[in-house]
Amino acid sequence: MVSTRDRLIDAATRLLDQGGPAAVTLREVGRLAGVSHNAPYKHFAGKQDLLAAVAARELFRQERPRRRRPDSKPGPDARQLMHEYVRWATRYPARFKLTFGSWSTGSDELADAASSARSVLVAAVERGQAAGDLPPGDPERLAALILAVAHGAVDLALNGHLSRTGKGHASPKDLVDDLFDQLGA
Amino acid sequence: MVSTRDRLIDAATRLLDQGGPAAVTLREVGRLAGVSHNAPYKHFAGKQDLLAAVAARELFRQERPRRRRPDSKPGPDARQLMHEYVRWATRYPARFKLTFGSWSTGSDELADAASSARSVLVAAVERGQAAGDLPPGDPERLAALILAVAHGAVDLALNGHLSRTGKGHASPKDLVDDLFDQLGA
DNA sequence: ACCTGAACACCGTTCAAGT
DNA sequence: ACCTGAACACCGTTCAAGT
Repeated sequence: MVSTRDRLIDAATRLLDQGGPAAVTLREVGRLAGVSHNAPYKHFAGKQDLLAAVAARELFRQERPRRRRPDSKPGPDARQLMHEYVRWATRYPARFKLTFGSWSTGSDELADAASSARSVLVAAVERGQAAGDLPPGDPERLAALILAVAHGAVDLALNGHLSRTGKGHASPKDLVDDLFDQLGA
Repeated sequence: MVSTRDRLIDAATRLLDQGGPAAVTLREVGRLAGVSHNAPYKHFAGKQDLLAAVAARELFRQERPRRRRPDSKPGPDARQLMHEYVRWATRYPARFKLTFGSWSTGSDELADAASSARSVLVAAVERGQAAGDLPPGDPERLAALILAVAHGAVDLALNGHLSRTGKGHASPKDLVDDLFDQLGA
C-alpha cells in the first residue's frame, strides 16, 4: 500500500522528467495521483515543498546503495563516483538541475542528504590519497575541486556549452578523466 | 534616444537581478519601460525571446572589452579570465544562470556570442601552453576542463553546495587557483 | 511600424465544507 | 486526518482595433 504522499512524489518526478519544473503543475500531479488538484496541500506546504521532497528522495536514493556496502569492501574510488554522478545527471537532467539547484526552502532533509553524499566523496578522496593516486592536501578541498569539474562539465554539456563537434569535443566523462589524469601525474 | 526595445531589455535585466526569471513578468517589464503589458510582443516573440536577448547582451558585454584590446598587448591569461568569470557570476547570479542555462530558443545571436567568448579562453590557454605554464595537449579540451571547474565551482557555491565552513571551505576562486596550481606542477 | 485594452486559458494558493 | 469544489489573483499569449 503506497501512501498518497508517495504517489504525489512519483507523479511530480514523472512530470519533472518529461517537461522540467514548469510541467509539474499541482493540477496534473493531483490528476496522475488520482486526487484533486489541491490535495497536495495536505501533504506539502506548496509546489516548492513538493519539489524539495522530490530532490530529497533523489539524493537519498543515490546515497543509499553506498551506505549498504559492507565495511569489509572499500567503496568505489573517487573517479568511479564521479563517473556515476555524470551518468546519473546525463540520464535525468531535470532531476540533476533540481537536486543541485537552489532550494529556497531550508529543508533539513535535503541538507542532511547533501552533506551525507559529500562525505562519501571525501572518504573516497582520502583513500585515493593514501594509495598515492591523488595529491596530498586537505581532502575536503580536493573533493570540492573534483566535484566542481564533474558538476560544471555536466551542466555545460546539458546546456549545450561544450563544443559538440571537432577536435575540441569532450564529454563530461572525458573531462573528469582529464582531471584525474592530471592529478595522478 | 534609447529605443523601446533597449528599455525593455533594461527592465527585464533589472527584474531578473532582483527576483530571478520568475520575477520577469511581461506586465512589470512593460510598466518599467512605460508601455503596455503586451507591447513587448512587438519586439520579441515572447518572454523566452526577451530573456534570450538579455543573455545575448550580457555575453556581448563580457566579450567586447577583450575584443577592443590592441593586438600589441597579449590578452589576460587563462587564470585571470576565470577569476573575472567567477567574479561576474558571483555578482550577478541570475544573469549567470540565465546566460549559461539552456535556451530552448535556438538564437543565433546567443550561439555566436558564446562561441566567440569560448575562443577568447582557448587563445589564452594556447599562450599559457607556449609559456610553459600549462600542460601540452589539445587547447580546446584543456579550456573546457578549466571552464568546467570555474563554472561548476560557481554553480555549487551559488546553490549552497560548497561546504561554507570549517577547514574544507573553499571559494570558487580558490578552486580555480587549485586547478591552475595542479596544472602548473 | 508601434501600441493599447479586452479577453482567454492556465496556474498556485486559499477557503469553506464534507467524511 | 484527508479530501473536494469553488473562488481569487496572477500570468503568458492572442486578437481586434487604434495612430
